[in-house]
Amino acid sequence: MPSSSSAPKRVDSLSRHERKDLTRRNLLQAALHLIGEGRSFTSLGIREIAREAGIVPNAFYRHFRNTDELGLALVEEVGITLRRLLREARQAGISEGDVLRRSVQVYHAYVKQNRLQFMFISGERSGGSRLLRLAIRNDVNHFTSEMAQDFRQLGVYKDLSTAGLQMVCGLIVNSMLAAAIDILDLPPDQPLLEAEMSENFVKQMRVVLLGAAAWKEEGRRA
Amino acid sequence: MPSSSSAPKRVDSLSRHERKDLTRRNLLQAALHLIGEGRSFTSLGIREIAREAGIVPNAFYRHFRNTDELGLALVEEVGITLRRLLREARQAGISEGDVLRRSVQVYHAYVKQNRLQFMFISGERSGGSRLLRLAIRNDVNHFTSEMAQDFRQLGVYKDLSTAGLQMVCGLIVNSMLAAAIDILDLPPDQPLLEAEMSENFVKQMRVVLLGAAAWKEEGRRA
DNA sequence: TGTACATCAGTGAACGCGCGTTCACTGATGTAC
DNA sequence: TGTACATCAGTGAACGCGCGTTCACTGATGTAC
Repeated sequence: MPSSSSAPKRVDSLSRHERKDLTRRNLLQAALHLIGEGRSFTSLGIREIAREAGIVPNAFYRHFRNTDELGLALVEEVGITLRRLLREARQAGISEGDVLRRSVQVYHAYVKQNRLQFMFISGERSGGSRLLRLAIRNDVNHFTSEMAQDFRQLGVYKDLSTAGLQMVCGLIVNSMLAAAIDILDLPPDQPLLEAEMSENFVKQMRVVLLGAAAWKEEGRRA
Repeated sequence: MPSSSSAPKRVDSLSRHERKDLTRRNLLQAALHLIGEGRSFTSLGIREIAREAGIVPNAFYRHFRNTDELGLALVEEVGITLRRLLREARQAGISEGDVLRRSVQVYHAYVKQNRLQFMFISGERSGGSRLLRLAIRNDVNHFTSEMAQDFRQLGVYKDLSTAGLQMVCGLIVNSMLAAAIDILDLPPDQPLLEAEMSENFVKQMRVVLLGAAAWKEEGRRA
């Protein structure tokens, strides 16, 4: 029920550009949806994705040259998601109490909330096309660097060099991605297993952070 | 030049069983070879593998019901490789000096030496079929447990509980696999980059081990 | 040891199917006058 | 504002191709007597 004459977006009175963009987003969504059904992105075909998006196969070419190009668009989306994650973690971090545990909770929730995107990067980070692999690695590296900057700004681990912080954050990010795979492969609605996994992850992060604190001495020795 | 009448294996006077086994090994090799050419295992087809192995497509069925079954056979091979790795690392560990650095060197050499197997597990650990993924995770878990046992027998980290050791080893194994991906994606014959990567990995492991040592106090606190 | 038969790894041909890609098209939306 | 033309997202049909799988087969190897 369109109430005013200002034409809210709900009606299909969209411009050609807007319509095209909508279809494009449908294609991206379709690919993610198929990934959610257990398919690996690498094995998806143009016809399959187009079918899922509700368009005729060759219309795919109006948006992407091939599936790899669509994959790169997905990677870009993931990049945005990761940046948002850091922002949220930062906000969660400013309050008092057990910062680490709270950060892990934020992360855990984030993975579940963006399930398909994480399934996508988990699968393609070391899987299919080299192009995608490198693009994902790039995103992950950016994420690592931003995390290192955050650490720096928080003023923790003041004795670590920038390279040292980067190294430690690399360790953390690797563990985060490994944890994501575990979370994603868990049968749904198993809160006990999930909590156990989370707890284990917290412990691992604790070990890393303790190690980073102890590292100072190593740094001096070198 | 067969010297004695004891018929050395080189001639093609093999039993039917031996011949079949040889073809089977050829199929496994063929799959690995295709992986080495940048293909992901998930995307390999029966015809493709059979062609590479030099047999007619349908002869594939004499050995495996489908590609997943062949994949499981590959996972089994990988399991053996990993067990051998631990044995070698153990032997390298008994001598004096920087045990960690030496272990990393052994690992690094091992990854390069068993390149295709590591490419296979890297790609499928979080990629394609759920069946394979779980089989690989199983192998990796075994590896982690064995490593924890080794730590126990070495008498290091005496204050850690079994679960704690397992947790720390999980962290280590995750990092090892992440490092393997990096090593494998490196352009060949870049010794400088390779050494840098190795060095970074050593540092990360140092952080973990320092953290594990510091963890004792945490354990008491809990 | 010799013979007759069973086994079975690998062959060759055929099938139906979904794939990626091309082509000429349609008709609604956008633009220029 | 109205008209005439251009643009272009999506259509429908067609193509050649490699795929997985089936079938009846061949002929060397293995086995029983």
